[in-house]
Amino acid sequence: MAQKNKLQFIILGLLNQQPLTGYDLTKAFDDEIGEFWQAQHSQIYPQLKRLEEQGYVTHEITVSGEKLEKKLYHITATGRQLLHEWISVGTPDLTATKDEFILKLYFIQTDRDPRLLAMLQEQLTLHTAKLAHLQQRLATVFPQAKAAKQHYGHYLILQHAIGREDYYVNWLKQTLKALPE
Amino acid sequence: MAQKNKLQFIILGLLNQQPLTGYDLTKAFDDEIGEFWQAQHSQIYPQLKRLEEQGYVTHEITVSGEKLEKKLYHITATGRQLLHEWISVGTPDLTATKDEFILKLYFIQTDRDPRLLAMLQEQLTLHTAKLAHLQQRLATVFPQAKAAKQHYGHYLILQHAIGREDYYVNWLKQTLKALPE
DNA sequence: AGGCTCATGTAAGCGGTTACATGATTCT
DNA sequence: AGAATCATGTAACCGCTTACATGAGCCT
Repeated sequence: MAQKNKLQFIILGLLNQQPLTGYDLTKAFDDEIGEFWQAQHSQIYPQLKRLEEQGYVTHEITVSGEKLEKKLYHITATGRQLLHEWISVGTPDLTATKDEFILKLYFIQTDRDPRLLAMLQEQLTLHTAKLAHLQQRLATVFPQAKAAKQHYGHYLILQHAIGREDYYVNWLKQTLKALPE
Repeated sequence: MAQKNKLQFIILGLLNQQPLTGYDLTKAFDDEIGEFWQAQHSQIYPQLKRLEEQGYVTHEITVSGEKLEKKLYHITATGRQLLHEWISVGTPDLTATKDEFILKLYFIQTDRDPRLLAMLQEQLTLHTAKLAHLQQRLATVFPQAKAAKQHYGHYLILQHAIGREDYYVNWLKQTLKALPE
């Protein structure tokens, strides 16, 4: 069902590692976590406010330079508890992957459709690039296999994403090969 | 970016096969197409209205029984053109798969986390069931391989989804096996 | 001085879900 | 007669994106 506000848990999860400002959180969504979840600052700041009202986070004000005030957010004990519960409860809803290319494919009637070749080739290019990007990420984030032990979940999902893209690329190649002449 | 109203194209795609009522379309999202896209009637009826205002569909009223009026929608020539264009233009945005389980995994620090085993096992159960369901679908929708030629896209995406789930299941099994003791 | 980054907010709009609301037809 | 299904709509709300808005600090 619905989207049930996963953003709040991501914020708690990030604050659980270290105190951060709204700006820091926004950057985290551009870099690291942006690989599999997106959020803009216009969504993050109000969410932080709500989390604070509910007692899951607090903030302290730090001043940079002359008068620039930064709100450094900390997770509270109840926040930590909420995060732990979210991870612990079951995750029974498999989110349907809303892949626009797959959607378009559904409306292709025959293997002789003149659009099919270009569509498959475009996706092959895109997914090949994505695969390379993910492999690059794995190499930079976990340069030696040992490091994976400290951020095991992150390692697992990167490795999972690589496997997924690898399958996608192979499926595209195979489908292209099976096309008539 | 964004969601750019894919629903309108799905409706056009379905109406391109045969005239349907809003109710029929709603059912299509419960059955067949529901495998990879969802929509409720509260979204479909207003969308049909908009599509008609824009000239992409028309409707004729048919009466069932004494006085129950059904609006049977037909795609127009310009609607067919819009659909064709949507399929023909590129699909360069790879939608990030927002898998809640994967998200939770990100916050697992070590391979000794006591929650990891149950989480992986739950997903294995769910994805094994999904895989079986998809294989069942393929067998019922395309009982003989010949039929695939008439609905090639549908055949391809079912077969693709099966491969994807198969990978997911294997990844889970492998990850479970690699867990300490 | 100018431009980029840091830093925090609000507003409008869209796509989607859930709930509210009504009535006819068909099947048991 | 009652229940399930057929059939069509509206309203409220939520999550998210895009755009609007403001100002400080840092680097060249």
